[in-house]
Amino acid sequence: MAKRFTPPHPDRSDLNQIAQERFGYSELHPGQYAAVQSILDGRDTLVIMPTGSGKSAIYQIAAYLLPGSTVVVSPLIALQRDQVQSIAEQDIGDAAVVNSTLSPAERRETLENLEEGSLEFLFLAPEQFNSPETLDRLQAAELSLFVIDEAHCISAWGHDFRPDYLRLGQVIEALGHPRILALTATAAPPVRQEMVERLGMQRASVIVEGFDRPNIRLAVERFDDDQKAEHLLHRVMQAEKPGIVYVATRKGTEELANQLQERDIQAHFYHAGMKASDRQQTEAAFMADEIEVLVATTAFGMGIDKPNVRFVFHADISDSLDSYYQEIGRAGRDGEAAQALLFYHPEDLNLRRFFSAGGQVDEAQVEQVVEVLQHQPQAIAPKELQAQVDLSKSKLRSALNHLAEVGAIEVSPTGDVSLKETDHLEDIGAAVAQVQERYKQVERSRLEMMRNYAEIRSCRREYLLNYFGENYSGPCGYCDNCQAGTAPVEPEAEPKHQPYALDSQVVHKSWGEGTVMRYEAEKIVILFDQVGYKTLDLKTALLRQLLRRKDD
DNA sequence: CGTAGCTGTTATAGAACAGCTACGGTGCTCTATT
Repeated sequence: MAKRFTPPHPDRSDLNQIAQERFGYSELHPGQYAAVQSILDGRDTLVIMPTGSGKSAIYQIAAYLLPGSTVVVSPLIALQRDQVQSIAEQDIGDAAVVNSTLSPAERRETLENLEEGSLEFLFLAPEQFNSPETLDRLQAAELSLFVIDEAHCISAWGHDFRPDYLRLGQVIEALGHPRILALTATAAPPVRQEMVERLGMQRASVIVEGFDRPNIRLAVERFDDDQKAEHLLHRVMQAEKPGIVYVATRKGTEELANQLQERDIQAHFYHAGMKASDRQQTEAAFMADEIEVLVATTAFGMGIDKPNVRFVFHADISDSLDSYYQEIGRAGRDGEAAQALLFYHPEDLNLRRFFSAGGQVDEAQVEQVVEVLQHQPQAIAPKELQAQVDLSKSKLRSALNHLAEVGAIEVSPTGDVSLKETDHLEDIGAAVAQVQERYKQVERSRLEMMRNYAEIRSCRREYLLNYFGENYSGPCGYCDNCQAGTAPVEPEAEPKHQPYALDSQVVHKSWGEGTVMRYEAEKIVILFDQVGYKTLDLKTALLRQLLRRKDD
């Protein structure tokens, strides 16, 4: 595509003009403007902005102004299609996808077009970089911008579900480090840090738009017996529709949808075990207001931007506040009142604990992998490796992830693995066990933060926003605790002296290094590298000299 | 960690129960058949 002449440093009115005339967008808001500007300044950029606030406009405008093509990593084939279609509706260059739905001929043609420079945008999933041929083609193309959409997938999925997300940094280096633009709607500070590190962002600029969604009413109902199901049904029937109910299991979604249908509610279930065509149909029906209540697992929601969702209920607790906020953020996009209600039964935490421990491998399994790798003359693809070990695909994946984490193996950008030169092979099993234990601890502590949210008596909005690094003090007056009067009317006095600065590094006697996340009343919350989030009583910590500043 | 579902026991007919096992969430891709 021929580039229009643009001044090397377009100012705000230049960019607005381009956005309006070229893209048909209304004026850019400050976050969008700052993000485009940051990319044009040559900085790797991480943007955290609510869905529906025009994240696509950022990469589209930047791509238009930069010479060369843009690669967009997107987690779902359905999202890739949507984005290509939305670009096709504007006149801003050709866009195409590369994924498993293409025939070899179509695939070759698309990559050739990119190489010749006739393609402005290429959309693909991270797994595509496993193909050496694809990577070669991309290396031959002139790429100026590398976009990671839904970038929170790096930390949410990279560790045990889609490990190719963890290798994107190497892919970017192999491509000569085009400018990086990572986009997501939700990311707490530690997740942001992980994205910056894993992607290898240079001179990273992090642009965060406000997290607060004041029209969403936050509330929790707690059940210590088996009354939960009945109350949930009752609440769903009463609630203004349409709405979403998140349920932990597939079977659970089907049961609840049936019960609602028996009560004359237009309800339907949604989960990843359904046929693709049924999933599409159900989603379309919900979007078209033909379904009043969608009962879904976490499979539902990414890329969904439906304005009039009036409630998001959680029949079971989420695995983290990151997931929870992502999910309730699908309510009230139109700015009208909406409810986020969590049905909290402490025993539900167990299922989440089980999931977050996922993919555990024992020392013998790790040693088996190392053994096979020792006899390989050169780097080997995980698929070939699997034929030689007695491990399931997911176990092998975990083993390789952990081995990479402890630095025992070398992983190429296309995912081939080889053993690094090392003289203490016999300790690897134990080292992996340690990494695994650490990861489990951190995941557990994220769940603990979720549990705290469910159990606090103070302002829930304050707790949630603080978790995401926003400086907000309640009462918000609009959550269940504020309205019930259990939250103090005056903002809870933060301790007068904060002996350790927010965001600074500290060292704990037994938990090692960590970052000070916040102060609440007489307590200090620290995110430890090894064991995750911990809340300490400040007086005790000082009295027993449990903490010291890292630099002291 | 908890639950659903199966098997076997008991004891001679049908049912009740203990004990064991498998399963529980997110998606890409590739391959072998229709």
